[in-house]
Amino acid sequence: MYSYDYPHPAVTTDVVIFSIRDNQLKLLLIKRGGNPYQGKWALPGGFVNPDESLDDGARRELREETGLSGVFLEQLYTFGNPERDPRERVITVAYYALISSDQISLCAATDAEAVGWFAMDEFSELAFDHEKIVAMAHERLAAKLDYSTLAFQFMPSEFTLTALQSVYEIILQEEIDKRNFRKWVLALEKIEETGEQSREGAHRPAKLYRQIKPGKVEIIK
Amino acid sequence: MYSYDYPHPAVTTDVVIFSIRDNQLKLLLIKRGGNPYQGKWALPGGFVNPDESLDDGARRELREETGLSGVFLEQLYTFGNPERDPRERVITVAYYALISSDQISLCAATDAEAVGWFAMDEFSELAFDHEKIVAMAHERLAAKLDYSTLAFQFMPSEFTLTALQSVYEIILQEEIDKRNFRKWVLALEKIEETGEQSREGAHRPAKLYRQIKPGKVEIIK
DNA sequence: ACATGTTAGTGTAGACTATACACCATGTCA
DNA sequence: TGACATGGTGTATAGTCTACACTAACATGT
Repeated sequence: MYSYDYPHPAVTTDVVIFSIRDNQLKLLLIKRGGNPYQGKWALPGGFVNPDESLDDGARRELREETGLSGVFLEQLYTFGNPERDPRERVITVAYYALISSDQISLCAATDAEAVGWFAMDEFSELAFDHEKIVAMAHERLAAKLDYSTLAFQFMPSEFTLTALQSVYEIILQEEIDKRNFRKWVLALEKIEETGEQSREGAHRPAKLYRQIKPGKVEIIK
Repeated sequence: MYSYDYPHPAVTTDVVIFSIRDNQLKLLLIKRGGNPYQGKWALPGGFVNPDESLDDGARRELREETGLSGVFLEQLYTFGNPERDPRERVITVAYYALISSDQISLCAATDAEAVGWFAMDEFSELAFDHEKIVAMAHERLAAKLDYSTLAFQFMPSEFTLTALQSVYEIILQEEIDKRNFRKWVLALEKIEETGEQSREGAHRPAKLYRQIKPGKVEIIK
C-alpha cells in the first residue's frame, strides 16, 4: 500500500511498434485480456516502475512483447486526459519504435495468440485513446522521413536501393521516381555499397548497401 | 490521504514561457522559496490536478504566473528520470508558451519579487533538470520557425516587417537579408497589410501588417 | 527651406535544387 | 537464344534560394 498527501495519477508507457511486413506498414497490437476494453486490441504498454526512467520503461515494454532490444525508440507525446481510463487517472507517455526486417524474424511475439501485426487499415476501435496515439505516431514517422534517416531503421543490415525506396513509398503512400530517389539518397552520403549483390529471382542482381553509421538516425538537410 | 496498491509518481507540468523583450529572447523564471533547490531559479510549474488534462494544467500554471490566457501553448517533452527530484518520483510534462509583446504589458507577474524575465544567457544553474528542459524548448522553437508561422505568436496584433524580421534574427541568432526575408514572408500569404503605418521616429513610416488568421500557427512549405 | 540622419522599401542575376522523363543492362529460366 | 523481370543510369527544365545596393519618406536641427 502506497499513500500520498495528494492524489497521484498512474503513469504508463505505451509503445507503437512499427515494422514493414508484406509490403505494408504494420504495428504490433495486443488483445486485452481484462477489463476495461476486454477483447479489444491495444498498444503494448504498462506501468512505469519506480526506479526506472520513462525511456527504460518503454524499452522494457518493447522487450517484453518482442524480445528485442537495441531497436530505435523515441518518445512521441504524453496523453493525460482525465477520462482516458475509466478505472483511475492514467497518464501515458507514448513512444514509438521501429523494427527492421531482420529483427522481426527474431521477434518472439508473433506466435502468441493475443498478439498480432496489423496494417494501418486492418484494425478499428482500439482500446482507450490508442487510435489517437497511433495516428500521431504515423504522422511523426512520415514527417521524419523528410528530414532524417529514420527510414533506414526499417532496413536489414544490407539492403538494395529498391527495397529502401519501397519503404519510403509504403510510409508516405506515394510513388517516388526511381532515378530521383537514388540521386537523393546517395547524395546524403549515409549509405555505402557493400560490394555484394542480392541475386534473387530471374533478373539482374542488385547492389547491396549498408548504413555507414548503423543504428544512427541522422537529421538531414 | 490517497492510497494505491502500486507506487504512483507525482506528475507536474512545467512551462517554458518565452517572450521577446529588449530585443532578446527571454523566459520567465521563478525563485524557489522552499527546498529542494531553495533560492534557485526554476520554471513555473506544479502538480496536475486530478480532474484536469495536462494541457489544462499547463494552461493553469501559465495563468497563475502571468495572468494571461489565450496564449500559444504546446507540449514539449516529458521528463521522468527517477532522480530528477530528490523528494519523490516526479514526472514532469514540459510545455512551452509564447507571449506576444502586447500581452506582456498585461502580464502581472513582472513586479513580483521572486519572478523574473531572463535572457538565454542570463541565468545559470536552474533547479532540477530545468536547464535541459529550457535547452530543448529553445531548440524546438528555433526548429519550428523554419516550417511554421510560430514566430508570429511573438508579434502584437499589428506589426512591421522589420519587427517581424528581428524576431527571427533574435531566435535564430543569425542575420537575415531584408529583401529575401520580405519576399519569403509575403509569399507565405499568412499576413496582410492593415493599411495603417507605424510613424515612429525620425524616418520613413513603416507599413503595418497583421496575421490573416490571428492566433493560428500554420505549418508551411 | 534645406541638409542630415534614420529606417522603409524594392529587383535582378546566378547558383543551386527539384522534377519529369525512357532506355539499356544483367541476370534466370524455359 | 529469346522472353521476362528487375537493376541501373543522365539530361533538360522549372523552381527556389542567395547575394547584393540604392532610392523613398519621414523628423529634426539649422
